[in-house]
Parts: sequence; structure tokens; C-alpha cells
Amino acid sequence: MKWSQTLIPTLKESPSEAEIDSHKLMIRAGLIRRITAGAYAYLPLGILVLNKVINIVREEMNRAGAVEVFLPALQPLGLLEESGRLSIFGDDLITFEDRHGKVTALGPTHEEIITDIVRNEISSYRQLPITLYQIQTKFRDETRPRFGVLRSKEFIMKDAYSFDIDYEGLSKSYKSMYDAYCRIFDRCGLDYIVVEADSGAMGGDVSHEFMVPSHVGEDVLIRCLKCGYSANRERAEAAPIPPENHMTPQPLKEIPTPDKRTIQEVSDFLQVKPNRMVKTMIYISNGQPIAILLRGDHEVNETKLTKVLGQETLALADHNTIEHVTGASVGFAGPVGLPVKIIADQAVSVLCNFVTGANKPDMHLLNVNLERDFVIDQIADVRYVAKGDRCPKCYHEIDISQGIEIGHVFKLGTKYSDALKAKFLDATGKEKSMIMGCYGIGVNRIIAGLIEISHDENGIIWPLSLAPYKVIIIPVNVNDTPSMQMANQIYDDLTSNTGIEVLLDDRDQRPGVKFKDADLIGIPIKIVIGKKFTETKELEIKLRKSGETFLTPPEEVRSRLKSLFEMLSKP
RNA sequence: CGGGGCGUAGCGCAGUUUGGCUAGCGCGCCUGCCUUGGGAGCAGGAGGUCGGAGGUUCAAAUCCUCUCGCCCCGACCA
Repeated sequence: MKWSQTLIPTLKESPSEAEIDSHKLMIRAGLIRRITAGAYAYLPLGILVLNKVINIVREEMNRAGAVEVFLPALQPLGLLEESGRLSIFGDDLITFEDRHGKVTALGPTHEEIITDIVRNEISSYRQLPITLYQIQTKFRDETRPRFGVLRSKEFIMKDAYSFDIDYEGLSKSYKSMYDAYCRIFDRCGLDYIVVEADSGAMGGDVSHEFMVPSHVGEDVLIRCLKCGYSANRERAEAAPIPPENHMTPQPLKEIPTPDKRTIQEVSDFLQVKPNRMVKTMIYISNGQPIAILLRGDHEVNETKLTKVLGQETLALADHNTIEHVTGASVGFAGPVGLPVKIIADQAVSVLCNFVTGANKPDMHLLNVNLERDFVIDQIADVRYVAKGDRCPKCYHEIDISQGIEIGHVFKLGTKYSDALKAKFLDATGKEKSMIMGCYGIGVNRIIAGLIEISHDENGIIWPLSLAPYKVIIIPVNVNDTPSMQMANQIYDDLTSNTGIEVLLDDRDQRPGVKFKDADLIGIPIKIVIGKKFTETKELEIKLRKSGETFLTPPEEVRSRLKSLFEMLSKP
């Protein structure tokens, strides 16, 4: 491609709408333009990269034995109702009413559609297992789109669904997808880590997330840098905190704390550290109020709590309920004398002489102790891992960082096949639910994630595998006939004889402009035709990443490129 | 949805507090000259419903009301 014949609108200045590096660079390098909040147009350079990613994904899916389909963006609400996810997606679902008054959704994901197809078309174990996938735009009315294509209202996702006759088969399908994901992200040049995840709204049990560590990531990574334990925030566990056996219980004491409601306020007022305090949170579970005890510096993990309670519905109690249950306004709840079921987090169960609310207005209790002052119904792990916690496997201090979620695999089991009645007859003629797995990749996020970890002050640094063009030819002076002839000759040769994607910067711009633009758009290899060519007929081949330069006579360009490609392809 | 901010040329911004000539600046764009190894220089030029609607006023980018859009923090989120 010749620069003058395509559209690569680079910007010298950073657009004000962008906050993070990948977003800024995608706009400055002319990959994308925002059309409205959470929706982006991909310009010529952007779609070239997008297609590179898609091709890699498609190749690896096919290699893993998955079969491609293409599903509609339009979805009837009925299927979502049938699976019970209409209310779960709620306002995230983008819907509209058609001319007949029928309400239709823009698909946020496709479990229901694919399951509907499979239940209609597959009825025998002889047709299983099968894994179907598609690469398609998904729509979600995110409450707050941000960071460019990292969180947008429409985004491209590769989603795959496996159907097996038993759990052993599911494990094989899962493993096969998991391995394919590793190959995909490796080929894209991403540094990623795999974490244990909770399956959340998807249902099912086993789940892994593929994350690119990055300070702009919206997901939390809990890792042990010693033994390799890794999990996401919902899933991560900490080693139990050992009991404080050296402390002797002190007499219980009531103390006035006028208008001190939050842990921080009480902590400052009483000069007691938050980790010596216990907060009492009133939840409504199955219509009944229950109390959750947490250390003052810890946060409740509702995912874990839901599992402990075995309840589908769980919500914080409203202020009226709290006052009714505790006898005091919000901020003064405590376990002593509380007439409801009490679940204590493990970290609370090892404390002595702690501070709690007194269940009286403007009063707290000092030197509260378990057993002596109140009894609990259950000890459980219901909190998020916090700084200072230790690894549950090896007791090394745990590391908390952030990451961008680029892929997620789930073992779903029969959640959807039961709900949607996707059944088959096994070899003995018995009807069974299909065993499902689902596997997603955020295609746009791969691009943004890659840029986050691969750029410098001059712009993007593409790996060979994703680069929109592998080589850019820069004739320093387009008005110098010999240089231009040389540039065209190499361009024609590479384009027609090697299949290497080449961009020829034929613009009549000063060299500085062209070098800066080449760096900004991140082309891995530059071929510069300039002073050296005029003097000695040599071309300069320069690498974007390292800045290394090789002087090469024109007839050796192809062989030089070949060896450089080999070098750059190595991880 | 709560809090904060912004909307003036393709991009980045000043001007708005305290209303007042033809609405400015940098980058980009067009023409010419000159220049050609890291975002050159000179000269000339094009480009604006000041987000939109209504109002106050002799006069509105500026004040008032309504409205639309965008960004940030939080809540939310496979």
C-alpha cells in the first residue's frame, strides 16, 4: 500500500478524550475514531490489525477442532427468559421495539442462541462432542464505557461453546480450548497470566481467566509470586489468620462515640486500628436478616457469601431493617445481643478484645470477645483477600495487582442445557442433558492490551504477528528520482514476489515527519532510502523496537528481511 | 444512577468571572518560494449556526431557562 492512497490520519497531539496510553495511541496512530460513547470506527490501519487478531483466533480455533458459525446480533427476549438471564443482564441489555411492538435485544452474548440451535439439531450421542464458535459483535449497555476499546458498548468477541456427553468429555474440550487460548495469546505477543476465576453470572464451577497484567486493568489479580498461585478477586483465598493466643480477655466496656459511624471515624476517635475492630453488616438472605462479621479493614466478598449461604438472592439490608434489627441507626451495629443468625469471617474468629458497635445510638463496645460476649452460628471465609494476606498454598506474602481480562473459559455443566432442555439420547437410549463449556476472547482487548504493554514515547511497537504492515519503505526525498525509483522497485518486488505487507511512504513530507509517523504507527521494520543510497547505493534497514540499523545493498534486501523476520518471530 | 468538569475551525486550546469593534492562538489544511536524515522557514489563503432551542438586552461565545452530547471519580460489570 502507498501511504498517499490510503487513510492514515496520524495526530501530533493527544486527543483530550483519552486517558490511557493504548487509547491515546490508537487514536493518534489513526487506528480508530470514536463515533459515540462506547462505539468506535476502525480506520484502515485499525481493521488491518483487527483482522490479524481475528485470523490468529480463527486458525487456532480450527486447529483445536472447533467449528465456526455466525449468529444473529438480534435476539428474541424469550430465550433469555427461558434461561433465566433476562433479569441478570437487566439494564445491560440493549433492547428495542420493532414496528410490530415486539421487543428484541442486541445480543450481549450467545449461550442461549447456540443452545437453542444445538437442542433443535442434535439429539444423539453420535453427534457429540462438538464445539461451535463465532466471531461477532456483542452489545452491552455498559453503565460507564471507558478506556477506548477496553470497555465499550459494542465489542468483538470470539465465543465458543462445547457440548459433551459427560464430564470427562467436558474436561477434554475445556483443556483443548485452554491450550488454544495459550497459543493465541502467545502468537499475539502478549504477556499473560492465567488465574482461577469464579464463574459468576455464567453459572458452572471451574473457570479460568486470561489476564494481561497492567496498571490500567479493571480486574484485580491475586498472585503468589513464590509458588504461582493465582486467582481473581472474587475467587482468591488467603491463608487462615492464626489466633492471637497471647492476649487475655479484658472486661467488656461501653463507650460513647457520638456520631462516629464509619470504621475510619471510630478508629480515629478511639485511637484503635481498624484491624482491631469488627464491623457488623446486616444482609437479607432468603428474606431473613443475617449479620456478617468482618474485621474493620476487610471487605465482604458477596460471591463467597452467596456460596456459603447457598442463596441465589442476597442483598444488603436497607436502613429501616438495620435499625429494626439492631436497635440503633446505621453505624452502631454489633454482634452482642443481636437476635439474628451471625456468620463471622475467619479473620474475626481469631481476634480478642476488639471493638464493635453496641446496638445503641452513639455507643460502641470495647474488649468484645467471642464465646464470652456472644455466640456465632458459623465461621467462614467471606471476605476479599487484602494486602498483607498470605498465600493459601505456601504462606508466602500475597501480591495484589491489576490486569486486563482478555479471555475467559468456563465449565458450565448443565446450567443452560437444563434450562433450555438441550438433551440427547445416550448409547443406552437414556435421555441426558448435554454438558456444556463456554469460552470467550475479547478481540478488541487483545489489541489495546498489547499496546499497553508494547509501546514507547514515540508510539506503538507491533509484534510481527499483529503489525498492519511488516515493512515501511521511506524514501527520504520523493523528488530525488533515483531514490524514488529504488523505493518503487523494492515495493513492487516485495509486494508481488514475497507477499510481505509493505507500506510505501510516498508523501512529499520532510524526513522527520515520516520517521515520527513510522514510529507512531509501529511498523516493525523501516527501509530508509536516503543519504547512504545516494553515496554508496546502500539501504538502511532499521528495527522499530531496538533501533538497530543494518546497511544492505538492494539485491540483499529480501534475504536480510527474511533473517530479520525469523529473529523477530522468536518470543 | 450519585458527584465533578467540559462543549469556541479537522486536532489541542484562550476568550466567558466584569456583555461591547470584523471571535483569537498553536498544530493541521490549500497556493507559491525555499528546504530534504527525526514533527523546518518565509509569504499568501481557506475554514466558525461559539453543541442546540428559547429568553433578557441597544448589543450575547459571555447573563438566565431548558435541552443534547462528551470526559473524569464512584456505584455497576463474564
